[in-house]
Amino acid sequence: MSINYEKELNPAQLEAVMHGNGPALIVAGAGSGKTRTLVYRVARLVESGVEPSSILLLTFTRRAAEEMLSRAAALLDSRCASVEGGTFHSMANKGLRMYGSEIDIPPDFTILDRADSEDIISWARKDLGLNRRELRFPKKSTLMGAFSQAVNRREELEALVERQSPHLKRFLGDMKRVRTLYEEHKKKNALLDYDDLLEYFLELLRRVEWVRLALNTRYSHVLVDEFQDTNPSQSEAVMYLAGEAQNVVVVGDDSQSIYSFRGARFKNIIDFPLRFPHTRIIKLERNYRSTQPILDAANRIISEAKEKYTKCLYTVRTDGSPPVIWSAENEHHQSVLVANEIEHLIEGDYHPEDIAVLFRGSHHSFDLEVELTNRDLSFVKYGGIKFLEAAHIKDVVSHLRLPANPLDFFSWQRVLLLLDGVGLKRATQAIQCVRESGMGYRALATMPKMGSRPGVKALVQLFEDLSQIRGNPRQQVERVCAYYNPILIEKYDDHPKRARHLEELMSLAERFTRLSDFLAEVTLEPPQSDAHLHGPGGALTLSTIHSAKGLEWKAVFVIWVAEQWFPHSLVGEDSEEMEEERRLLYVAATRAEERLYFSYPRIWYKHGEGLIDVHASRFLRSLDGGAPYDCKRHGIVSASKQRESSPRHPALSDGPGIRATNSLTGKRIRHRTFGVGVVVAEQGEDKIMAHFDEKGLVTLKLAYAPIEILD
DNA sequence: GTTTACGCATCCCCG
DNA sequence: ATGCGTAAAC
Repeated sequence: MSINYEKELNPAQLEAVMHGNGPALIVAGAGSGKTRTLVYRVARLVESGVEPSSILLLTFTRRAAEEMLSRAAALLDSRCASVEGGTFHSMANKGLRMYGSEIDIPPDFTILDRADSEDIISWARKDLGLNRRELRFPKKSTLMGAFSQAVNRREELEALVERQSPHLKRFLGDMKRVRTLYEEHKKKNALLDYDDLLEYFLELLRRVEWVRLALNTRYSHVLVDEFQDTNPSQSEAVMYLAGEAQNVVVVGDDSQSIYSFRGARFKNIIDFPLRFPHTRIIKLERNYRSTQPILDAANRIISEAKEKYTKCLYTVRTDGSPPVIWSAENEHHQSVLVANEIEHLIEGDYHPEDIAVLFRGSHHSFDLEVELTNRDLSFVKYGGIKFLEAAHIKDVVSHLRLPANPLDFFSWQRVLLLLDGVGLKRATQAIQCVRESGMGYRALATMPKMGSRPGVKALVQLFEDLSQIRGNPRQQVERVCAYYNPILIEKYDDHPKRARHLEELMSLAERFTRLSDFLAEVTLEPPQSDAHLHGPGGALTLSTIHSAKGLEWKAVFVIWVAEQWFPHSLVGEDSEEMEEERRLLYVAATRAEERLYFSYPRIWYKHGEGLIDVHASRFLRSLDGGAPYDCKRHGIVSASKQRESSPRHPALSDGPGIRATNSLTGKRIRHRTFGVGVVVAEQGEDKIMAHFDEKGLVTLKLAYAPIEILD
């Protein structure tokens, strides 16, 4: 069976797929069939005789790689499944386990997640006596953020602080001391954080020629997805991996760069042709995902971006309804509007799986989650709290980490503090003792005040058993869980739920052959602790925009599109971050195939300040702003709901969905002083929200307002 | 001297 | 819901 490339791909895609050897940059707009192109290219390479295992596909998530490779396998044959695929971090992890000793990295290092790193920083902060309240020394998360950004952007801490947080300048000296302690601790305990993985991997490629050549021989073709989200080290690593042959194809879209907060540099796309002078540049501009009205809105959002690769998306799907903007009374009303419309869509020909609600921050969906639950609408939430961040998971993982890396101080601490009668002091002593004795965990049994405790005996037995277990890592996880279960029950009231998480951890471990692979994977790509609610039916998706990247749905709701929320209040005017906020909304908008809704509440209860006014996001202004508001011309419609609050159990007879019965919404009005405007929403019986070009959004009381209705 | 229990603040996006 | 600081209990 051979693939009919000409028939199944458009000319630009075909060019990208058929591109021979040498570097290529594919600038792929949202929904332009980027994944399809990569899938076909993998298939094409394999079909033309390239050994599958010598193709390297670097993606943003492991799932993305798996999905592409299984699609390629379905397209051509099972050989495609043996293509090497994964994230930069997993690549770096493998490389360092194998060759790290060349640059003095111990092969059994433990990978720190963000929380682990922050624990160490918190300890360092205390150790230096910087945690006094009146000192107002930066929090551990702020510190970690600064350290990480400095590494990712290859900047001195000094320059970074100067540039983006001058108010921290007075702490700079102490920040450096904390950082030094942090670095030393990692060295002593054989720990690598996320940044270290990339940095040391790069160092390995840079410094050790034979390793570089070995990898070049191993991987004859390199494909990189989401290139706009690579940081300088990743971009440089790509150069080394490409080697002399330079068979490297990168795919990206500068307009969808949304990870600069962790050091991504979308200009890597622009620099790529400079790094590889003979780069062939291919633009994918035809959009297959969205209808024209949605694409118009998205283009409008991004058109005000300060800097971008010029490309213009077009589609043939000229039909479809225009995006909708809802101005809701308050947060709950927003949830009601969204839930109503979701029910309406599901009663139509939409499946729950076709629908997503997207938002800026993971907690923005709490109220909606309650509303959906009340209505028995199932949903899956992505981008919330990670599996690994839950305390009970961390407890179990800490036990699992120790056999491979007994130097890991904080894992020891975590494990020991769980024991009855053991606090910070005794735990520290014990760790010291374990280190110095040279006999590992066995030293615990010999310690006075420790060895005789039943808890300690059980712990020693646990490590004894773990060292005996061969084969599937699931058995080791099971063993730890058996040990941990009494602690779990004692420690948490909601232990049944947490026990289920542990079950998940066990079945996750089953896929791996080595415990260390499992642990690395769980740290690098923590599985989502999915919130499956209510029964068998399909579930709609709730997701942060970041987690929604690369995905698509027929109907997409974006909630909390309000100033202070989106863009976030901490983002400075005219800053790089503001540009990123704009791109983020662009990413959200371009997830939609057929229907797109933006919403925000007008009032919010802020702790300490009471009710505060909330305004539509500035990014929405680029949608309905400009001279005379014309729904047809701008392809934007504003709508409202007359139902003010949701009944606890929505009556079916009431019927959900948009109803515009005797509604003023959408009608044009003339105001004596504000001029011509459009009714955006109705508040109760006697008030309306209207938008005027001069004035923006205004609330008017029908009884008094000097207005006339025009149409 | 240590551990533990309790109350209080806080929370954007993430490999 | 976790993470810290302080005060009571072992």
